[in-house]
Amino acid sequence: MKASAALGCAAIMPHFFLPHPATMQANYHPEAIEKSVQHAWDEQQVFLAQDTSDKPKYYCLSMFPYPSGKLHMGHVRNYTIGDVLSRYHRMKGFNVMQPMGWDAFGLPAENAAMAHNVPPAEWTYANIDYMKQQLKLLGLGIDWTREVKTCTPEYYRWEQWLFTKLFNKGVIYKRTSTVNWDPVDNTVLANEQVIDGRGWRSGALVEKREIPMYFFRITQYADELLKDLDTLDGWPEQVKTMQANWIGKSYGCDVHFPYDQTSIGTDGVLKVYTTRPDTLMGVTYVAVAAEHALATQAAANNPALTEFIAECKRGGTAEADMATMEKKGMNTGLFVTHPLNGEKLPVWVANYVLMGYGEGAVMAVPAHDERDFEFAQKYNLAIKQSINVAGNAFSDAAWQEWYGDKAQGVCVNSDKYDGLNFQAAFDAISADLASKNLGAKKEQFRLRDWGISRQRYWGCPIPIIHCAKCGDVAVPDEQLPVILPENVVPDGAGSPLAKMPEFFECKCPKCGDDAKRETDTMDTFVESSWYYARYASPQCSTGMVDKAAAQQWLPVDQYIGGIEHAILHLLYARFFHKLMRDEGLVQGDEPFKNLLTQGMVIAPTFYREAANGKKLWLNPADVTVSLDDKGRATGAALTADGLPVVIGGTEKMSKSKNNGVDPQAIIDQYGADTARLFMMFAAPPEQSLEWSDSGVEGAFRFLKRVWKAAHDHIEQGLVAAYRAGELSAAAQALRLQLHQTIQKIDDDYGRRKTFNTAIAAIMELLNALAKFDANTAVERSVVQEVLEAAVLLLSPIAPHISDAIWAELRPDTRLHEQGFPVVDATALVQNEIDLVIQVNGKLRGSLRVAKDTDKATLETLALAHEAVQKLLAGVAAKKVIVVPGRLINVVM
RNA sequence: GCCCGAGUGGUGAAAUUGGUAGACACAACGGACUUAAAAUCCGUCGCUUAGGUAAAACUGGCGUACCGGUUCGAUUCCGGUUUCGGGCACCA
Repeated sequence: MKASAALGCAAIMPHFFLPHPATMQANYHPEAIEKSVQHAWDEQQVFLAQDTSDKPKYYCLSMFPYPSGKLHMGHVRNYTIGDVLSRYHRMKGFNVMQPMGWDAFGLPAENAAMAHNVPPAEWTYANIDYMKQQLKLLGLGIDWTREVKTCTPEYYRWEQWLFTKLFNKGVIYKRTSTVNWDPVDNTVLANEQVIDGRGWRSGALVEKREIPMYFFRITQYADELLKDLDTLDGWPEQVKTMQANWIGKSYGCDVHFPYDQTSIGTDGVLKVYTTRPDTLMGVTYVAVAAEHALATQAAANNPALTEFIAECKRGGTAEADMATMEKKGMNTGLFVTHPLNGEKLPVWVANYVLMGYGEGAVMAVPAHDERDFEFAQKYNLAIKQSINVAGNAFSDAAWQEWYGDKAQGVCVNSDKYDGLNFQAAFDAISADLASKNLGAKKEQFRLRDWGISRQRYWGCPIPIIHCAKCGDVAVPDEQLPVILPENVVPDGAGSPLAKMPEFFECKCPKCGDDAKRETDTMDTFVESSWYYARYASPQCSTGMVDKAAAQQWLPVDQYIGGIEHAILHLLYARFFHKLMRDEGLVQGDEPFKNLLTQGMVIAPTFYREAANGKKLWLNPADVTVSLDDKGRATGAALTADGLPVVIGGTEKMSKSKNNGVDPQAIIDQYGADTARLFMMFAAPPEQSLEWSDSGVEGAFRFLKRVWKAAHDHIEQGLVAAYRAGELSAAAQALRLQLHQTIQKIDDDYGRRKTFNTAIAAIMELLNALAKFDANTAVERSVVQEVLEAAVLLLSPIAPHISDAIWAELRPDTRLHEQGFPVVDATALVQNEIDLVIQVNGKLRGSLRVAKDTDKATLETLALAHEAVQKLLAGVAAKKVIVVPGRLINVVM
């Protein structure tokens, strides 16, 4: 009573005594609020991350954007999620670092350069300026002093430095690899630039070509990359599964097939790797890649085979294309011999065997491999059963599931191995191969070494000098960085750097003779593999990272980015962390403690086909879609000319498909808080989301309601928030809901990371507040308590409006200095609860009982319930199941 | 083709550990306020060729992509199918 009396006193103070500087605006004006709040944040440097602090650190990182031109909704989603988590942790007492930067090298800059005749550097820096201003409008709590741009020499010099260290160590090596070659433009094409087997600009049929490239020996770390997945408790299972499958550790056997002297004419063995050595006795042929030495030899006097090999070399290198194309082959006329029984086996050239994978040759067991089965049927090759599953009859007429089953199968038609199961046959056959020196057990990975050479201009130069005498020499530290000239416009026909003597002419660092600088640049995945570490000390001029700063900030506590990066980027970054660890630069084995994979924001795509077959992608904003009465699209037309366009798939927003939606219009019309709130309310973060702006209005309406609720309260005069005292039932119920909401939202932000449900709970709380009539001083203090908490709960998502309302509710304090609301346990106490009554699992009624009612009483009450009696109709219940706190199910 | 996900009202979604399907919103419809409109506020809102009623209320039945299984009870677990999305190593 004492407290409420004091509050009552405050409440009846005349309005002009209150320490309230100005009357609160009656209406919500986001543009003015957001501008002034952002200005205050900047002035007070609220989001500067402290390198030294008593508080625990929280490093919250969102995947940095490629500066494509404008933000799209995927960015808004990604960065709002990061900002919500950052602000929540700040309120929870953490020293938060939320940095931002630019993944600034890449192919789109070269395309834009060619289209607009402007150097990639100029285009990129202009995009960065524009997008940075857009990010600032969103009100993200970013420490901009740590901004990093990967295309600056200050950044990429350290990448070059690490390259030279790893090259000298042997972790980077050179060999040839297959690329897409455009024979008209005389240039290497990215997979994305190969459309239906043709070059995107020239329209020429693409060919495979072997060129020298530098590789990171990531396979040396394969085992560790696989094993350490088990330590990543904060990663989604889905991502860990994908990475494990990608690394693809297999237990198998190398098998050597000795050459048949008569047909091949020389000594030698054909090497293959198999995970099914138990089927070795069922091998009926071997298949080699078009580039394999045996294929070349056989083609020498065989024009048909020469033509077939040329055909195999046509088309791109993408695995999806290889896997879905029609399987074709041709006999070489050459033979190898079976390593165990000496049988002659024909050697075929097949388009599905790739030179770059393993040995460029495979053994074929048509009876027990579906792909081999189809191939053998097509070319009338022998199908020899060597495995049987009891109770089944083998027939070479059609493939059956069990043919490939290694769990139940045992060897048949396999001489001395007959009757052995998979493991026994595996062991016996590999032992016999080893004793003949024709093979051995081997663990192998699906993961291949990472080729990083790109024959492109807008990337980090590879710091290698080619000397006729000394070979490949790493550029010495004192000559780093190798600076990329920035005033170049590429023409799409080969690498510009290779045409610039002023760039490539140099002296050998070892012998001083004239030498040639490498003109390839690095894969842009290299830059994005270590930026997270650079943020700890972004201006460090003495090394890749300042070791103390890296130790202070790493690992990243929360990483947030699109699910499309689940494999490549995240695997390369994990690999780089281990490389840097082994150089003594960072500690720990993994860079990202917790990972949140954001679902794609997808949108429909529209295009028109030009006469030459090229697709011109049209932005959804410029297209009008006609719908039937069930809301299905029946057609689409360009709004400008009314002529039809083709409807493509619904895909992730991207520059290349021109289906990105710029958030600017929403920010301009409703403000950043509405844009953020709407994006977070639309779906949980991990779910993919088809973009639609219906509902933006509703998000804005909610913020207006919050503003009005605060305004109406403040108009009546401020009071201190409720502490203790007697309450009406309605006020008690409101406080119960408030503290349940605090508890729920704490869990939603902290553990579940579902912001849509947090918003729904705040909406419900405000709906309850709207229905609550505050008549007494104590009741008004409860309203003050609810409003203060609601604004704090909302602030990670809609920080500007929250900041502004807070300043009205608590005039002498600032919202960004407040902690997260604390649950009052006494408000949560309930004496009675509602239980559901089911009969046979179907809802039939409910029961309000004292909280601690025992099980036997509950059973009796349930059986006595009117609806239950009616259904039982005098028959005794078979069973009664009581789920404490939830329900009672009567089984009859 | 292979690997990983997802599918719930007209729409976005919720149901957190197997326990009340559709919270919270959007759209739509009806009403209040207004000279009018906007804004705001209130109400209705899964399907039903089942019963019930003048109309409602109400009482059933069905319903979480599809087929099957486990369970007292399945949106949730298991097997299969299907559609959509992500990745497949040079888009980032």
